[in-house]
Amino acid sequence: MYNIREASTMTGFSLDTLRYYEKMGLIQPASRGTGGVRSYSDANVHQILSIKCLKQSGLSLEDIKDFIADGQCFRNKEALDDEEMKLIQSRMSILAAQLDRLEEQRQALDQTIAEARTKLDYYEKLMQS
Amino acid sequence: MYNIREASTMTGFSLDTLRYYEKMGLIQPASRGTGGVRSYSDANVHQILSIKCLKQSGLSLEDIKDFIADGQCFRNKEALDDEEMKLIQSRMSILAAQLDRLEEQRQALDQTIAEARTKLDYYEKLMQS
DNA sequence: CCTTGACCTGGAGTCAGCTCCAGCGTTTAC
DNA sequence: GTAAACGCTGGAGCTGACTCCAGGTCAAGG
Repeated sequence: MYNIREASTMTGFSLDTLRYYEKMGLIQPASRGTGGVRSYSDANVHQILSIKCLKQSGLSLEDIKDFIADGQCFRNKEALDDEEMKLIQSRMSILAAQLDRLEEQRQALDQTIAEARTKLDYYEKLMQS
Repeated sequence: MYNIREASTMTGFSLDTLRYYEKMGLIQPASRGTGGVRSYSDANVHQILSIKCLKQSGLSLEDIKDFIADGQCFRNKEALDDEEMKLIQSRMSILAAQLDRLEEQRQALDQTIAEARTKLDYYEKLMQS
């Protein structure tokens, strides 16, 4: 278990940002000690790192919230009832939409990287001559 | 030549956004008519579309400004003087830094896309059974 | 001429995502 | 038992990127 300062140095987010993400519903520290002191588990830290990756790929906090919602709610079940079916379908359409956007973004990113390389090459040649 | 409304529909940016980008120094419409009416050339529209691509790959307006600075300032020259050398070197280091960030971002993005696919597959299997 | 519609400007407002701060509660060290 | 160090909370403040608006200019149509 880690305190917020340790979690901060392990993940690279500031104390304030960790608290802010919690308020926004992205993280739930494993527990609270006396005086309400936050305590982060390894799983917590892992999740925060995964949030960092999602952020770095350009998702908004809302998108991240949608993205990480779930994961283990439906395991170990023989059958699903109607409610669960609907829930899963709505999650699937959200995920599918996100995936589309991410793939578009990747195309743009590839193009941008290629252009940056071209520019750099151009400058390099310019300097050599 | 296109007016701002045409430029807007051609590029997908709002009128206000186009004017805002101009104020931020990203675009210079080819000319102004009577009453200061903006007039965009094909080259302008092309550049705006390229800005759109840069935006979509996650660059800030400042980064975009750095990215598109230049391009034709040093063509057709036999030799470069000291000033120009320094300018090019500073541009190269900015571009190189951006390239690094972009490549990191692409790693994150690939990972995110892979995770999204995994999640979708998982849900799909869940629904089939 | 006068109205209508498209454009202009400067400035205010909005939203996301932090960041900072005052004031308060523990715990720890002297 | 008290001061320093750390954490907590609620709320204010800030930046980037728009978005909206009031008030003005100009061109064309009736």
